[in-house]
Amino acid sequence: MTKRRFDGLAPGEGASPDRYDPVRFERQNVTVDLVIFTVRDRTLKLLLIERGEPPYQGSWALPGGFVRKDESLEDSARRELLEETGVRDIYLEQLYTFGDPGRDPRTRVITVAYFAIIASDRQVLHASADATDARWFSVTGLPRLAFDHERIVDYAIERLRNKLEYTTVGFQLLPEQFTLTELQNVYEIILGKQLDKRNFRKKILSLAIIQETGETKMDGVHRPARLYRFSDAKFMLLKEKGILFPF
Amino acid sequence: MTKRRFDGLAPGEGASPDRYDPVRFERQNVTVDLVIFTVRDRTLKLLLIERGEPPYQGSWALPGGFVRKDESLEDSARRELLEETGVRDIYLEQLYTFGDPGRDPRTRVITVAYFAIIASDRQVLHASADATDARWFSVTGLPRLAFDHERIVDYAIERLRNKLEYTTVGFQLLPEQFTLTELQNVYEIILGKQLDKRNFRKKILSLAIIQETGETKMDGVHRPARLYRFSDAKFMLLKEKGILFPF
DNA sequence: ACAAAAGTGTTGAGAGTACACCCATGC
DNA sequence: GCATGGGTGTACTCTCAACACTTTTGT
Repeated sequence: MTKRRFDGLAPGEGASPDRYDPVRFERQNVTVDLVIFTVRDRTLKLLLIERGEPPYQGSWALPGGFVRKDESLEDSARRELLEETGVRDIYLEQLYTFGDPGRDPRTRVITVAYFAIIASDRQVLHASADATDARWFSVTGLPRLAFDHERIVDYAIERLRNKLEYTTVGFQLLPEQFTLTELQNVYEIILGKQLDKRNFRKKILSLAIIQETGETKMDGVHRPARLYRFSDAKFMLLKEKGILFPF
Repeated sequence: MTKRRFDGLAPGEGASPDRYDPVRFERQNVTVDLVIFTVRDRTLKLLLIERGEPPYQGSWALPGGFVRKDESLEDSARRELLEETGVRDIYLEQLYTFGDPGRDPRTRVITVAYFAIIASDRQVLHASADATDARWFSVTGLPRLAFDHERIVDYAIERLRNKLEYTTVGFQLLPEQFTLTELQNVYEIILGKQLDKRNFRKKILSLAIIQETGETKMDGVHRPARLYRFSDAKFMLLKEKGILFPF
């Protein structure tokens, strides 16, 4: 039976930080990786960057980077997000932590994955601010990804789909004002199936989470659509009645 | 605009592991912490250990320990579980990663929290195999906990409650053979409310996930109860119809 | 007047909820 | 025979699911 130990520190660390056993308790490389979603051209897209160096040189990978010494994990993710996209104050959520030895061929790297959502009107992606290329890819047409990033992406998409059903994450993909058809499109795109217009509207309106703005959206040639916005918070859990499970 | 970087490595690390910038990219202390649940005496309990050293000396804390160099996060959690409880092959799931600087007063420690479930007939806790004391506490009567462990526990309980509704995690708390009343008790204990016996049985049986063993459990004095076991896997997601949301 | 998207109600089916009594056993 | 937990069915309500036509606008 091994001796029980829980310090939150390597042995001896509390007293003198340099005396930890470098073999068994070597500190770890910790990164954050981001799966950044948006909707454009009626498809769900996510942001990838092209790797400039080996390994996986020339492959596409999730944006991310090292967790710095004195920032929280979420701060770290928000910093990376800002660096990659120039966007702040958007929905961000921790996804899962991937730490298999061997997921990076060079050395052991533990990565805390986050997923983020950028509203369709805020994709101000400064096309390639430096050497590496950054692009939006449709989730249905992703290239081969570096490391275990495919697994991370799969997990993120699954989580997004699930959360659509009992939260208002879906709304994060839309501008502040939106039409019910636009909202329905977001749901259809992410769930990958058609929804009934009447049932969808009935359900959303029954939840009393949006309100009319009084304005309409003239797309030019057709009947103008009413614009709505959220009643309360930007993100909420829908207790009690789920949201769109049945669809 | 900061230069974009995603190596999965500290700068220079690939070529020569010692040249990374120790200030911005210092490697991190990474631990796993475990919230280990069981049900006994008609209450939901979890395992805590008493800390022998500062900080929080004498306080209770979640079992856990350092992630070793060449083990995966889950392996790390399973190893700790085995060391603390002597139990293997039980349900274990990654919960969330907590990494606020300052959550450990000594130095920065990132912890990947897991939650585990031990069936009520397997609590072979070798009472204190070493100096530190380990005990089961009812979740309604927890002592003050070390570090941010209260937050971790709260999160674990919330997750357990949620998962009860759309998975068969609840079944993990029971022995291989169990009565419907025992199953219902598990649900009532975790959800913290009474359930209707007829409705509960109707629902569970309609899911066709358990089968009669043909045996009965004689508790001595009353009518013997039929024993059941799972039909298929030990753990499953209940797609389509949720499971017990309505209760 | 016509093309195209916006907007609107009803009905049937199925699941959830509430509710009360008889059964089998040990003492 | 009695105390105790095991075991069973029905009726009401409400949400989900399917389904088609009218309205408003620009051209």
